[in-house]
Amino acid sequence: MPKISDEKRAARRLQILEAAWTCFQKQGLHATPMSDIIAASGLSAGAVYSYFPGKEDLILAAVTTSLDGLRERVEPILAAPSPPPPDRFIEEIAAVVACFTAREGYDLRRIALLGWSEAQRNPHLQEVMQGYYLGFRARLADAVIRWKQTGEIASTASEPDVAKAMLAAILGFVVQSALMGDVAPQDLARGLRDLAGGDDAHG
Amino acid sequence: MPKISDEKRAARRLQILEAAWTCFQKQGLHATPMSDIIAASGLSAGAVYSYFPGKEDLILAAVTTSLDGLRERVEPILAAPSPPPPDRFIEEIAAVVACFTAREGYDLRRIALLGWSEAQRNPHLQEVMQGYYLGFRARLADAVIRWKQTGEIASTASEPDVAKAMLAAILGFVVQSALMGDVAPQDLARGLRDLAGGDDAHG
Amino acid sequence: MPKISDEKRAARRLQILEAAWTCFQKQGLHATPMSDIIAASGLSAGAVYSYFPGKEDLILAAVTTSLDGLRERVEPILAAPSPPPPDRFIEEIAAVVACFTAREGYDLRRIALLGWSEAQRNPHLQEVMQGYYLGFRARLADAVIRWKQTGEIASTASEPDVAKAMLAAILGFVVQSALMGDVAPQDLARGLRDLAGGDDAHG
Amino acid sequence: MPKISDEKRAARRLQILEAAWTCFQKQGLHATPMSDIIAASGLSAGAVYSYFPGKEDLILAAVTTSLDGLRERVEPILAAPSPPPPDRFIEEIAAVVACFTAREGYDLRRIALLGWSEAQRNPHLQEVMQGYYLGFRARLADAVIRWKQTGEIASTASEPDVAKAMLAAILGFVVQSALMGDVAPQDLARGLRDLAGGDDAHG
DNA sequence: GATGAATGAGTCTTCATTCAT
DNA sequence: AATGAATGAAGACTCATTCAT
Repeated sequence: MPKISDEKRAARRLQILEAAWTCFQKQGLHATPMSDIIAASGLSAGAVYSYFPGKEDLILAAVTTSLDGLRERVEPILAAPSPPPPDRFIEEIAAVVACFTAREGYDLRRIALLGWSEAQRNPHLQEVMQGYYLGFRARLADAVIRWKQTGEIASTASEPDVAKAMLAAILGFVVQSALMGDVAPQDLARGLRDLAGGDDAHG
Repeated sequence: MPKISDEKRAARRLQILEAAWTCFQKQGLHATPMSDIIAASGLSAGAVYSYFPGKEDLILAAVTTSLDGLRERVEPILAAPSPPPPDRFIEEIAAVVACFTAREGYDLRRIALLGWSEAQRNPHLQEVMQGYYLGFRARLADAVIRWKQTGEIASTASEPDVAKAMLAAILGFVVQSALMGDVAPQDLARGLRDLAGGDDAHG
Repeated sequence: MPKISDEKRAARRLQILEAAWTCFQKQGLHATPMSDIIAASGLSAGAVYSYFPGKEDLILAAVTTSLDGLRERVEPILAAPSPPPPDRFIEEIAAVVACFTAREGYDLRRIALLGWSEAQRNPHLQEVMQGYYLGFRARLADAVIRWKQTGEIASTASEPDVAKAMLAAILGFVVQSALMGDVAPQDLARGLRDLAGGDDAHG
Repeated sequence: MPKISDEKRAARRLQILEAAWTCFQKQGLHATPMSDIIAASGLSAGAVYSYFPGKEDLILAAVTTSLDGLRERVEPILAAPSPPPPDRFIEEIAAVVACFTAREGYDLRRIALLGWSEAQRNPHLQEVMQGYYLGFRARLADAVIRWKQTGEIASTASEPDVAKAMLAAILGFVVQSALMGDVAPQDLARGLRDLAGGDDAHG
């Protein structure tokens, strides 16, 4: 087998990553033995280790790749020139997060929860995650600016704080839907709208 | 007939639990060896095993005890006859969560993150957690009812949805402050208030 | 099993060391799997690892302990106030080295050969060995001084060089007897005597 | 019908052997992975395995080839019709051994040490080595006969024993210079001469 | 003929748990 | 009741070798 093509390599990598996602989700990051991932990948131990130097690397890759996948999906929403009102906006993001479950055995929300735990013992992952969420908040803050311009949000509002609140709502949605399974994106949007609206807020 | 009094037993149990919290927080649940917890507790292996039949039990106890501790602290806020407006209310809860960090080496938010991960592979813990958060949401829904009565929230609002949104905000605060460390309870409250407020909402 | 006594600990250590010696001798240092040593020791893997942190440490201990054992045995010969003539002296040392084989499954000479190989990839062992042989040569040089005084050796002789030659003879005896098995201490002594003696050297 | 000429094959073989020597010397025989040798050789795994059926064979070849190389170099000295006096003779042999180091990354003395260790677990290698050193001793005994004839050595001397002593000195020189690095061929010759010489031996 | 990716048995090591003292 | 040494199954990872391309 002389020099495998780059696509083939990438495909194999993904094959392993998918096996890892499935296993990690069911058993957790450190409670999953490599042998399970190896078996699920359909490859040999040696092959898996030739793509990922060790378990820690595989964990890191599994989490960061998920993060990247999400970013890719959320990007179009964040980049929209004229974003929908805040509650719709958050609903759309929540919907994308929830849809990421599609692939059998892979639920982004569950991976996210695992990743947050792992970030507490892996400084590198923590750094990556902080960068990721910082970037996310910056994009949200951009949206806030546009809402200010359209009067959707008070011009006196603090962009960073609104971004933090929005991110909180999204992350909280992830936790709640992963753990309870009874929260729809619409529920979140509706609740958020009603939460701050007084008696006649949306008469 | 135990030579050791019940108080002594309870103190020992807490001693072990505290050692576990400290270790778990630094290294994660499954990446922490029992030997570390045993060493940190200052007791012998046998002693630890006489209080907790196995590691899984210790994990379960560490997480659920945290949950109980939090419930105890949040209860007074939830039970207040006339709750402050929603944003203040959430701020107060967030503040309690954040304060729980006080004890050296113990941060409720970090334990929470670990617990969520664990709930995905431990059906019993998942059940406990679902019950816990379901209860929490019910208490939040109660507050919504009271706000409806005072006109603080539209009478058409869906109580369960608002409760979900509030819980999302709180859990998202937990994630964000554990991971990023740059979110204050006030930031969340302010952001939440501004998020739903139109141009002249709080003129 | 509360706190084992120091003697017991030392005995266990020796038990493992003896198992290691036997295995190493038969199969070499790195070609011997730990499982063989563990089995030969009659203990469990965990027990062995509680006495020696890793294979490298066990190798180091096996070699250096041998060295120490030899030193102990050779010491009386080196320390003799009036040493026998050089050839007798070397013969006595060689005899001690050869006798060290006594214990079943343990041959100092073979361990020595293994140790020399290992010293080439283990800087720490190399250092230890250099110190050991440097000390040995110093003791031999002391003997040379005494022989000079008794006229057994020319007063113009270089002590360090004679010590080097003596050590060479001894080490070469080790190699040859370990590899060929057909060299007796007396052979060495006789050969050495005759080697430098001219036609009428010992008429 | 091989596309590759015999010279090319021989060159390849040597290329692999040199890579092996370099690696073995640095890391030892069994602690060196084939992958290191393959990488150092600049060839592919398959190519290396087409020249040597397995690691054991490569080890065997690396050691015996060294032995052959040495024999070739020592031969002229042993074959000299009128050998120099014993101490000079040994010095010359030691010098040849020491010079063999010349090639970067290849030191005969270190390879010898490794080979001796290996001979203890590889009966075939042991046989080869015994044959080699037996032959060496026979050649040395020849020299003794000639010295007897010139009166350089007592006629009563035992040829085999003197040969053993000479080989011991040479092998001991190998050990000492490989391990300590502070022994010159001249030191050995001088020490050996003085060792057996009484008060007025070299007046 | 050559390549180097893949294999998988074999290694070292850990660690939850037990139980003799 | 408490101790902590011992257990050994399970885990992560390596590496000599093969063989599809």
